[in-house]
Amino acid sequence: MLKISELSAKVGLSAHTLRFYEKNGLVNASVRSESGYRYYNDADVKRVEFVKSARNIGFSLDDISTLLSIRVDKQSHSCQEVTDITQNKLDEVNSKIAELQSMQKILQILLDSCCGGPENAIHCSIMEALEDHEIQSPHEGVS
Amino acid sequence: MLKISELSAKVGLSAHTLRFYEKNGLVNASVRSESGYRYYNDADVKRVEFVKSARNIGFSLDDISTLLSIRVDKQSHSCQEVTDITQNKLDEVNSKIAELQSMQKILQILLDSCCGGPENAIHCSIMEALEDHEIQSPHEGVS
DNA sequence: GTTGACCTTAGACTTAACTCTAAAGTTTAT
DNA sequence: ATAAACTTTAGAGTTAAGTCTAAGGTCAAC
Repeated sequence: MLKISELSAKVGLSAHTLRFYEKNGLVNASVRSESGYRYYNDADVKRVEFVKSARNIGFSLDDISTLLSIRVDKQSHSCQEVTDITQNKLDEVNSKIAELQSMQKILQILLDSCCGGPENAIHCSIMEALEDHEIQSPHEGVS
Repeated sequence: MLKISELSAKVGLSAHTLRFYEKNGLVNASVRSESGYRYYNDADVKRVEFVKSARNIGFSLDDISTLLSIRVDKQSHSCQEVTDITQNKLDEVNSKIAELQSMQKILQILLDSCCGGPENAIHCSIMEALEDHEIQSPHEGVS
């Protein structure tokens, strides 16, 4: 059984974060000492590691809550529920990538167009591009 | 001279946002009526449009403050100052893209590995991947 | 038997860029 | 002259995922 700082060292999440996860219903210590200290058993550690893996992929804590509830009763849940969550996350990631790529493209064009030297900025083509109405908002409706 | 709601309609930013920008030193109405109403002249409108263009590319309000201060005295600033800001933004965008692409890759692998059907999740390969320690955190030190 | 390291809680703070509210004053249209 | 529509301000709320603090209790070592 691990105390919170031991678990923290083992999984690489701060004790604060572990308590925060508990407050949000993700992981709790299955044992408390008389004085209230948290003690984590092997199953608790596995659960924390599951949360950490899911965080590393980019799942939100909300997603992870759902994944955890599937995890504790896999019998009653389908693969489709799991792929739905995963697909939604992938869609979100893809649209963020698209948005960033459109910024990337414009930034690169701006950089290519400007001398970038010690000349004063009176004829700076980046400033000109920002002043003229050349720049449209990338896909506003995507969230 | 435009009132705030007219400017709002013209540039597509809410009156709230325009006041917020003013509070943060980005744009203010160069004229106030006796009763305190904001009135924006052509130069103000241009400035707001500049801010909007810069926002659309993804510059932070902090970056935009700097760009605006260059804009009002281009004589005293160099193209290099402008390209530095732009290059920093591009670097940031590129590293976010890289991070998202590494998530994307893993999510795609997970989706490809799972049947996604109505079967129960006892042998779900996505759940298994999250339970085993297959998933590493993407570049933690990149910010 | 006391120092120092650890643990507890509730709750405030952080970031960025808004977004909204309340309470009051102003302008416009009829 | 009055109702509707607009404006003002200060300040609170939003989001996500922590991060930190204060004030106190506990445990291990010497």
